[in-house]
Amino acid sequence: MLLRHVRTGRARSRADLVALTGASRNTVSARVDQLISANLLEEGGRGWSTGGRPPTLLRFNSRAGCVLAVDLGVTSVDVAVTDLSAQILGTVGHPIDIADGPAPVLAEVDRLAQQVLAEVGLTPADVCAVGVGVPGPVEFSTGRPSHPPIMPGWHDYPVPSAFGRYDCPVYVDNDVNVMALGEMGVAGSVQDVLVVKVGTGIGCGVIVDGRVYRGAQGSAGDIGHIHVAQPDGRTVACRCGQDNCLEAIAGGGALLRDAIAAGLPVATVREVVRLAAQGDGVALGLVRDAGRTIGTVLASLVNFFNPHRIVMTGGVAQAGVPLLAGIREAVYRRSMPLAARALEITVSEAPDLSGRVGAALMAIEEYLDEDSVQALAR
Amino acid sequence: MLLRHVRTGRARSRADLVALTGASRNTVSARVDQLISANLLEEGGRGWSTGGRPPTLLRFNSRAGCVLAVDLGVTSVDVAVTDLSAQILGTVGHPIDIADGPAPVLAEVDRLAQQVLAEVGLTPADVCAVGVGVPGPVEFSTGRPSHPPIMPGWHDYPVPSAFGRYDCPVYVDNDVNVMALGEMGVAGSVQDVLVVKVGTGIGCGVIVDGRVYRGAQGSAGDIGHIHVAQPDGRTVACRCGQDNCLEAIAGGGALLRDAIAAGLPVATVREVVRLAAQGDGVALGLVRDAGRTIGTVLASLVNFFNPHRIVMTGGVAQAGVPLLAGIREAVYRRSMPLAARALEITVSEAPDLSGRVGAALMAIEEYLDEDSVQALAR
DNA sequence: GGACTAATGGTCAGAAGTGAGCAAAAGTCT
DNA sequence: AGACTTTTGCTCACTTCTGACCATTAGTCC
Repeated sequence: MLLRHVRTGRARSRADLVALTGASRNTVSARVDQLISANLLEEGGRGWSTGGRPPTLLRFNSRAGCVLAVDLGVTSVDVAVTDLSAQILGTVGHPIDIADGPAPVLAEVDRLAQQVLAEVGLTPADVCAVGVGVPGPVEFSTGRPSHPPIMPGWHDYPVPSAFGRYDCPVYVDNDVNVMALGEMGVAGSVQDVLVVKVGTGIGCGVIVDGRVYRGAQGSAGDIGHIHVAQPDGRTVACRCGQDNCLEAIAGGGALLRDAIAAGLPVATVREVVRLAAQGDGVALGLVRDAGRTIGTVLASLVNFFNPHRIVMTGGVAQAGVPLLAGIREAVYRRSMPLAARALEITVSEAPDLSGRVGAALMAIEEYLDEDSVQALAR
Repeated sequence: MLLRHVRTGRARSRADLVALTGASRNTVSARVDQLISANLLEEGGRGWSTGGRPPTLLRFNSRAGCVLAVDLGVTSVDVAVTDLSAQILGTVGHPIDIADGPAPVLAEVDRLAQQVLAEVGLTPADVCAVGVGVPGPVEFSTGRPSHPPIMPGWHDYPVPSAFGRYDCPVYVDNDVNVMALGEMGVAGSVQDVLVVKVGTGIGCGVIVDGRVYRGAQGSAGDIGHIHVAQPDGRTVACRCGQDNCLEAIAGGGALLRDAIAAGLPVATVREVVRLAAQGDGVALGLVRDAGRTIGTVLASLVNFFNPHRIVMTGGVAQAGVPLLAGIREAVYRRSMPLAARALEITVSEAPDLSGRVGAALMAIEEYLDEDSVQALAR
């Protein structure tokens, strides 16, 4: 509990901790000593005086261990080793096909993990926790995917079992939830945030009060299949079987399809995004249109959810400004002024990293809440 | 804390409390004794044995005090006195015009409150807390309305000051949030619920984990002005200045307007609802259409929020089955099966009471969390 | 009736946190 | 240099909660 305050930067000294927790100086002092002797905290010199004795600064010892972060995508997987502040020490990626099923894919993950660990000079015994993001719904408590539509063969597969090599807890969650944690950053602010991932599909991580909101069946944030009316009455079929789903109109797949139809020389979404970034008029128009469509949906969600912030991430979000422009245009036009006025809409600063960082953060947070660590500090 | 478990029915004996709180028998026993001597709990005979000595049942003593519940509407106000289980002991209503401003309206409320108190044989000194629901946004911590669109003259008025006669805390909140509490019931389940009020306007109370969710600016649940595409391309102006807001198309005002346009002999929404209840074909059609329109919006919210339950309330909700039919049709057609399958959509059992019950519950919950009561139990 | 079981009460030593008080350290301000 | 302030460490009496143990009560099961 004290650890959390220091890690998130809310407290930098014992005195801060006393003020924050309301506990007595006595208790705080004792606990801090325990944490220091358990090597989870360090003293870090003196701070700036405010008229009296300057505080002894406390620092979270992020070198006290490392975690394995796995960002499993549909066509590729990224594995990273980070310290306990989610700083990436080493990382490696590899193309895969998620449809090959859990056994071969996770064997590849295992190989990559050993490779990265070796690169940064660590051994499996140094790993304190493993965090995995997968592109589909997951029963968080068991780490088993639950009827994932784009991960055939993965239903109910015990993903944690693939990390038996590491004698530590393994946490598995939906990639969008994981990314949402990554976008929150280690700052751990207690805000209500939407993290919208626009990749091939469209998903949304929902943060209520700084924590992931999952809903009744754990499917909250599934905005990719919200029905969108087309102004021209056009009907677009979605892979889910319905018509006019958001992601069928404004997702990465749709963007690529429309780009090809418009005669652009592209074969992947990434190329469309690159063209837009280079200022190609047609690509810009397509991206902006996608932004507008996404914006109409987000406008409704802003009215309903009244978030502090919306962060865009995923491959298409790398298009940046033109996408944002379309989204902002639609949101500010159609949301209630009270909710829209203070709303920040931004693009992730490192959309390609947030999966790994988020997986690491999830692992770190859960690990540090573990009873075993609590006991270590005694 | 123990009180909450007993009140919500999660614990019925000391043994239950030990299991629920994880505290030692010793501690629980002492605390329970304190609560009994503070008259907040009662022993209530023996329970059903499960092989050994049967438990001594504990009951929350709902007669330990009473609360004042005020449901302030646009055209009427209802005042009730309830016990600490939100059971209504006496109630009275009166037509008002909220636009008359706070002073005359609250004077009337004060008069009504004294009248009800006298009827049930209680005095102002017996009142432990006051709960007020108002039809507009409220800064909860101060009890002041915040730029309410349909309460001219109420902005920043300190509503609690009108209850100086009662030497107790006064809690003021948006009527939809209050109703949402009422619909949750005293059961206090930790679920994610949407309570949708369809009256003249349309609003939505959002319950996350059994508690009211308010969002960044406190305007969460403001779904009345979500933009809805009209299939025929028609444009309907809303009082908010935008076009095609949900409540401009499917709210009570819209329903009345359309009913008159269709030639029905009605002058109020209530009459349209009554006609529909009597089986009038045209009225039924209008209500069902409104349900469908509301359903399309709720379908999006179901995908996003994945609630356990949706409860419909407010004047139009009294139409019951035809409204529900329209909503269910749209929701089940357009929401993801995983989220929709387990979703319950119901109509409030007593839409006209939930405002008062909710206001009472809000007052009770906040009051029992007060430090003064905690101290009383010492 | 007798064995067993579950719920409760009471006692007591020990662990943990609280609050107050005192002292020392290391700055700022005059 | 001396007064003052803030941070930290340490002690000590006091309170609260815990866990263990034993006893009592009031049921069920055989």
